[in-house]
Amino acid sequence: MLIGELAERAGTSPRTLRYYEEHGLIHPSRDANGYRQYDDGELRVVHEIRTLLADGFGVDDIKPFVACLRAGNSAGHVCPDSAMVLRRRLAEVDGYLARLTEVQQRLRDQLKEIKCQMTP
DNA sequence: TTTCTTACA
DNA sequence: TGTAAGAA
Repeated sequence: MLIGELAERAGTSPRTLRYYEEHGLIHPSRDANGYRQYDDGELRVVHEIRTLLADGFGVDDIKPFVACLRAGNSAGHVCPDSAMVLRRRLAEVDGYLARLTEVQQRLRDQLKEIKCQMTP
């Protein structure tokens, strides 16, 4: 299929698909006219890329997932390389969450303090 | 009409 | 990532 069809089926834009290609995430073949040609399997790959991107993974972190999927696995996260990236990302998210919790507590304390002053 | 590349207020 | 321009 051509880039337009894949983009539509994957819920993205041709621009985004070309961006993934620039970063080595996908490598479509070319027709005689130079048009990119994608096989049906790329739809799953693109979906994998999109969800990973949405989860905050960087383009480089996504590569092992794509490779895992291309290797014939049912999911991109079942390979060792993917697991490694997964752990790192989880640690990152845990860190963000911890920091957010601190901010949340501080804001609550400050608000509580203000309310006390407003109610003599 | 669709895609391609390149470039950008 | 969007959008624009000029070519195929």
